[in-house]
Amino acid sequence: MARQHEPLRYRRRRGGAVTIHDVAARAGVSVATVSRVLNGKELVREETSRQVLEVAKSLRYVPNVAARTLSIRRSQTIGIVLPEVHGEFFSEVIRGIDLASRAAGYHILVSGSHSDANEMIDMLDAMRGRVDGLVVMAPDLTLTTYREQLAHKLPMVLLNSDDERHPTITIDNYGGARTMMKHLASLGHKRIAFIKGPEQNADARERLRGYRQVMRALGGGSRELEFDGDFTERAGYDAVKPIVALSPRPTAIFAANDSMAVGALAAFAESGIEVPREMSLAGFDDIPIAHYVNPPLTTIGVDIAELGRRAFAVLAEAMEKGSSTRREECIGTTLVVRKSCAVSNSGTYKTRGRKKGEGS
Amino acid sequence: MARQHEPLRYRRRRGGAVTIHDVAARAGVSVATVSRVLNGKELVREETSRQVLEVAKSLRYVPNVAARTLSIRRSQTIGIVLPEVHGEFFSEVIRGIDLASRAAGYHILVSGSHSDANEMIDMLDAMRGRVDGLVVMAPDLTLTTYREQLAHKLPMVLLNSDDERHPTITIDNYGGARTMMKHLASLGHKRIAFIKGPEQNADARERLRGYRQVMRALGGGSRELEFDGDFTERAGYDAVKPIVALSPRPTAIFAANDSMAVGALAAFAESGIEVPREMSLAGFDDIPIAHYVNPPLTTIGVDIAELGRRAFAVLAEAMEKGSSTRREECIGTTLVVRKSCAVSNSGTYKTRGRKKGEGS
DNA sequence: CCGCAAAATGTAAACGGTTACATTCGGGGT
DNA sequence: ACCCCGAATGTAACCGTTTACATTTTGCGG
Repeated sequence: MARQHEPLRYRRRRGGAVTIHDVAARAGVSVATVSRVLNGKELVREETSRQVLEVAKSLRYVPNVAARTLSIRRSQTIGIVLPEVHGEFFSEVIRGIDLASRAAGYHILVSGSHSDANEMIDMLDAMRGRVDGLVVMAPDLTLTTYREQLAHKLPMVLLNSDDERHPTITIDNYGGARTMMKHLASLGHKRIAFIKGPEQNADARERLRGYRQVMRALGGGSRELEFDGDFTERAGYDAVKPIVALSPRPTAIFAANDSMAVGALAAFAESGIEVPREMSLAGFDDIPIAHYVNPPLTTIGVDIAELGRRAFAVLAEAMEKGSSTRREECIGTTLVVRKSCAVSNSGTYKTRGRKKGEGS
Repeated sequence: MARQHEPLRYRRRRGGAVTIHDVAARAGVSVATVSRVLNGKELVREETSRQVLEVAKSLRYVPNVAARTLSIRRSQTIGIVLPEVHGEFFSEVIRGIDLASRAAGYHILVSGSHSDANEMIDMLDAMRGRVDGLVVMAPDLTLTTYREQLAHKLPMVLLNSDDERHPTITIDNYGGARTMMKHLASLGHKRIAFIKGPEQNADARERLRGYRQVMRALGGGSRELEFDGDFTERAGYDAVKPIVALSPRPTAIFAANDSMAVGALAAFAESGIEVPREMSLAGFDDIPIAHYVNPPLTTIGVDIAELGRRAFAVLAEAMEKGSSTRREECIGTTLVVRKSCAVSNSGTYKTRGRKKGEGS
C-alpha cells in the first residue's frame, strides 16, 4: 500500500492568481476570517474587516468561482437552453433573463441551436454542476418524453411548452388569437382564413384553438378555411394561392405568425391583390419587420422581455425554496392595429347567420 | 490550538448526486481508474474500462464540472461580453460563437447590457474562474484605458475595437464604405451626403474614413456633406431635412448604418421625395429589415456569424498556445444591390472635375 | 520457477474556497 | 481574583476531480 510520501505541497506551480491564502497571510489573519469578511455574513471586528478589505483590493483578489461553487454547491449561474439563439424573439428572451438575473447576482450560461431532442438532453446534463437552475424552451418537442433520461434534478422552468411537472411560463396565444379574431369580426369579417403553424408546436396549436373558437362563435368554423404552414415566410407565400382560389373568397386572413403574414403580403403584391382593400391580413408576434412592410401589419404584440423576466422570477423562487408555488404563468398580449386590415366589403356573398353562440 | 476533532466525514448530507466515488465503489476499482477511463487518455485494461463505463451509465453519473474545473484549472467555457444581447447583430454574433465553440466542446457564458465601462470591468473580473477565455465587444469605449484594472490575465479577443495588446477581429468597415461609395460613383453620383455614426464608435469612424477617401478621389470631400447621427432611426430621419435643404442638393445619401437609412427613408416618404428617382439612398449592415422596406435598401452585407466563428478560432488558439500568432483579422463585406439607388439624374448642376486621383 | 520490466491500478495530495467546531480574548458579575 | 459568557478568530475537514508517485499484476525470457 502507498504510504506517506513527501508532501506535494507547492509541487504544482500556482498560476499566478491571488488566492484567499495570500490575502490571509498578507493581512495577518486566517483564511476563515478573510472569507467571513468577504461574504459579510458573520461577525468580524470592524478594524479587522477594514484591514482585510484593504489587502484584498491591493492584491486585486478575486475569489475563484469554481472553488466556491464546489464548496457551497451553488454556482450563482442559471442555464438557458433554447432551440435557437438568433432572431429577434430569442435574443429578446435572453435579454429579459439576463437583465433580471444579473440584478439578482446570477450569471447566465446560454446554449442554443439544438436540432434534436437528444442533443438537448446532452446539453441539459452537461449543465450539471455548472448551473443552479434552468430555463428551457422547447416548444416543438415533448420534453416530457425525455425527462426521465435527465441525470439531474435541477430546478427548471419551461417556456412555451406544456409540462405538468415543472413551472411553465407561456404566452397567451389562445387569448391573443381570440383578440385578433374579434378585431377582425368587428371590422365585419366573417369568412376568415387561417394559416396554421407547425403541428407539434405548442404556440401554433393554441393560436389555432383561439381561431377556431371565434369562428365557431361567428357561425363558421369549417376546416376548409385552415391552411397548413410552418412559420416560415415561404409557407405564408404558398398559402395565398389556394386561399384566393376559394369560393366565396375569404375577406381576411389571419396568419399564425408574422413571418407567414409577411410572406403572404409578398404574394399579394405579386398577384396584384390589394391589401387591405381587397383582403385584410393579420399576423401574430409583432416582430420588428411587421412595422416596415407595406402596408404595416396589424398583429398581436407580446412582451417578450417580460417573458424572460418572469421566467427568472419563478426560477429564482424554485431555487430558493426548493420548489415553486406557482405552476403556470401567462404573459398577456396586446392588439397592434396598423394598416393591413380594413372594414370588410361585405354583402358580396350571403351573410351566414349566427348558428349558435357557443363561446366558452 | 485546535486539535483533532472527530472526522466530519459524511456529516454533510450529499445532495443525492452520484460522484466518482460511487462509481468506483460500485465497479470495485479506485477513483483514479474511473477518472482514467472517463478521460480516456491513459492505459486501462479493456475489461476494466468496459465495466466502469457500464456502472457509470447505470448510475447516470455526470462529473461535477466545478470540481473538475478546480482541479485542472480550466472550465471548457468561454465568456462573451457584449454591450447588448438583443438585436439581430448581437444575437448573430452569439450564434456564430456558440456554433463554433460547441463544436469544440466549449460552453458559452454570455453577458450583455453593460452601460458603462466600470460595469463591464466588474463583469470581466467576475468571469475569473468561470471561463478560460473571453470574447469582448466594446466598440464604444476604449477598453484600453481600463485594462490595467483587470485582475485577471485571461486569453481574450476583441471584436470591433482597437487595441494593440489583444488579437482583434474587425469588420472591414473602411473597405465596405469604399465599395459602396464606388458603387454610387459608378451610377454617376458625385455629390453624396453622409450620415455619420457615433463619434466614439470604431465602426462609425472607419466608415466615415472610407466615405471621405472616395469623396476626395471624386474631387469633393467638403465637410458640409457630412451629418451627425448616432445609428438610430431617429437620427436618420432628422438628417434628411438639412440634407435636402442643401444647394445644390446631393443626389445620393450614404448612411453609416441601415437603421439610419431606414429612418431617412421614412422621412422621404413623408416629404414626397421619391427614392431612388429623386434621391438615391444606401446603408450599411444589411439588417433583415433592409430587405423589407420600400424600396428595398441597397447596402453592405457583413457575414456576422463568420465574425463569431473567427473570434472563437482565434481565442481557441490563444487558449491553446498561450497566445495567438495572428493579431488582427478582418471580415470582408459584400455589396448588396437592391432598389434604393439609381443612376444619377446629373447635369442639373455643374459637374465638378476630378481634381486628383488620390486612390490608395 | 524466478526475476524483472512493463502495464495496470491504487493512494492521497492538491485545486481554492466555506464553515463546523475549537480556541482565545475581553470584559462584567460575584 | 475567578468564573463565565459571548464575540472574534483560528483550524482543518470537506466539496469532487485529477494526477504524481507508489504499489501490485502481468507477461515473458532464462
